[in-house]
Amino acid sequence: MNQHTVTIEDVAAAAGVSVATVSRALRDLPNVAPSTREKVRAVAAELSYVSNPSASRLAAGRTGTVAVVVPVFDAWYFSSVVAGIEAVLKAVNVDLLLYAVGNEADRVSFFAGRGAWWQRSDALVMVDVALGEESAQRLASSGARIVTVSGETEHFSSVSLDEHAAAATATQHLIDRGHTRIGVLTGESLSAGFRVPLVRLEGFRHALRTAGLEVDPSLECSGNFSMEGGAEAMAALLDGPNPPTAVFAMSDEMAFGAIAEVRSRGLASPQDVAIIGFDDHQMAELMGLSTIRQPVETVGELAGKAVLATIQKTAAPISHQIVETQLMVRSTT
Amino acid sequence: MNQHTVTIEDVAAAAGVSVATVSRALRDLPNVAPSTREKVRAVAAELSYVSNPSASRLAAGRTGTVAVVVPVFDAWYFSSVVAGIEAVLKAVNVDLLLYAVGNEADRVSFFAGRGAWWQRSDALVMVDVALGEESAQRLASSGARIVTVSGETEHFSSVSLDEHAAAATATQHLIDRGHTRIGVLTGESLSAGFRVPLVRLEGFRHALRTAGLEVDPSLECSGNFSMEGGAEAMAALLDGPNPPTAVFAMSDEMAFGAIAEVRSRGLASPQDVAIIGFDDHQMAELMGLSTIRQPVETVGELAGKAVLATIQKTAAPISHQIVETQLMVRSTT
DNA sequence: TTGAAAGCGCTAACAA
DNA sequence: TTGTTAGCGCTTTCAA
Repeated sequence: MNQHTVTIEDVAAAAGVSVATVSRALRDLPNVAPSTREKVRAVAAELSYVSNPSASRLAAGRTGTVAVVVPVFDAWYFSSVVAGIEAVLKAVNVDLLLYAVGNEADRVSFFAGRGAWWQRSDALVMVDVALGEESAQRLASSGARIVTVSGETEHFSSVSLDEHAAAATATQHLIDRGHTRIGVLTGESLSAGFRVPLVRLEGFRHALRTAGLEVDPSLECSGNFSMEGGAEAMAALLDGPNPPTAVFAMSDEMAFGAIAEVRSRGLASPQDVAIIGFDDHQMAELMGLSTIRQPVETVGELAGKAVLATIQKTAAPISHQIVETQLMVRSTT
Repeated sequence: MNQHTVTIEDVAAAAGVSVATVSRALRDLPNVAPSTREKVRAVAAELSYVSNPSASRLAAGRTGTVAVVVPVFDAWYFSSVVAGIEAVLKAVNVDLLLYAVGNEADRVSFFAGRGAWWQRSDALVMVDVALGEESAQRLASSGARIVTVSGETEHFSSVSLDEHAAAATATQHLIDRGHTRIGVLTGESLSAGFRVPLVRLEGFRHALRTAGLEVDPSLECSGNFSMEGGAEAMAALLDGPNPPTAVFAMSDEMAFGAIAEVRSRGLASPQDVAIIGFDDHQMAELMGLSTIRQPVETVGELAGKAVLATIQKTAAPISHQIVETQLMVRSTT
């Protein structure tokens, strides 16, 4: 990618104007005579001029780029959210830098110092990545522009859902179906320190207590948010001394694993074990899985708009948006 | 993200050396006295110095960034490949810019001029995005560094699989099971002009002919590479005058849709209709779907390494890597 | 081994 | 409305 590159000076010379005028004309800034703007545009097109982003970033102090950090990328939820963000960024020609911080080492090095995205992007969207209070404070006071998805802090705008209520709704649905021994497939967070699984667990327990049911720790089993983990956790629950008649899986993928495990034992849902998931994964409908729908594309879209607000306005107010979830009753309950 | 930023000059001053020395010391270049290097490192750490990427890019003419373009990323295959690429780039601290060119307009504007990634990245990975011969030639001669996944050209390194053979293998498997009326769920490419679906179709037909079976266009139906499309295409086939007893779906997601359609009619696989997919999607095993496994993470990894080669070496030779596919026989056949 | 200095290509005062 | 010019922060010859 070398070749002789045509610069703003070449355009200026060819158009018979100064580089400043070329810069203004091409960026649609005011105070350029229409005829001049036209001529500059024509010459630029003729020469296939493309402004050098590194130079303009250095001079302007802006990158026109947003960084997005996720725990992993090859999971339905995350790639969907990123897709939503990308769509809104593309519309305003902002680039998207992607970082995955799957393990603790990645996470630490990503946030070390001012953060790996520092100066490479104007702002950061953190999707389901934990941000401790101290770090949040430090970043906020160092002027970082951040939007968090599912991880509200007082320092930055956020997009999230009412995890507690959603988990309670799922659990209540099982209770409404007459179940009294209800298990839960939990998971350590994909991102250390991330609280969502805990909040969902609290919502689950809360619903049980509210219904006068006992909270039995032996009915809580980690499925690690994966299909395999869900199958194993389901197996553990079914092999227990007093197996549940219904199970709430904190993710659809775990629920899929659970369904597979149930079927492999010649049992059926909901007859032998009712199952409800969380997400409304692309395949949930096909599997007939009852679940809590969360509008992933909307989450991405709102996060994208929020992050644009942080870089476009001066001092955009911090906003905390809550998206609605919806109980989807299908055939597994 | 303003605040006063510490620059290389601050470090130089504090360490009592020149900026050139700081630059060398921090980038591990030779010809720096060990003691000097140590001191510079210490001072830089003390000051929390981070070099400004825009400035270094401008000066060095390299971006340390790779762009990846996919048709969409909220699809299992693409997010998996991107994850594979990301992993190898992260290991060498190269940033990843992500672009989706889902529709023709995006595609055109992305490739207009020297391409949107021009000067924002050192090289580009194109995953399942069509690149016409003329464009390829133009880009190659303009010095673009590109790696294609599933879209071999003579101009750039590529990673792909033998689509023709893989499709034939899937079809042959159905033939081996004794089927003689075999349908296929095809799809327009997600990326206009992309030939993979056509090549798979040819492989399918080739297998039929080789087995002495007739090629019946009425048994070829587009499912658009989506679950819904797969279900609809399957319905169309089953409602035809002479329905197939087996079906090859060009993607697992279409196969899932087909399975759902079959089940919804009270039919079963493989008894009433055998189904084989293509991908070995995360959920294929759970669904008991026979399929052609393609090693997505490996594809991403190879593509990542290939693209690094294009920017690290001077004149890395063009390589065309073929990854192996594998027939996974499960319960739908 | 180290430093001086000339850019890299652009933006944004400020002047005209 | 347009031009002049001083940087933006770094890399990289070339000299010392």
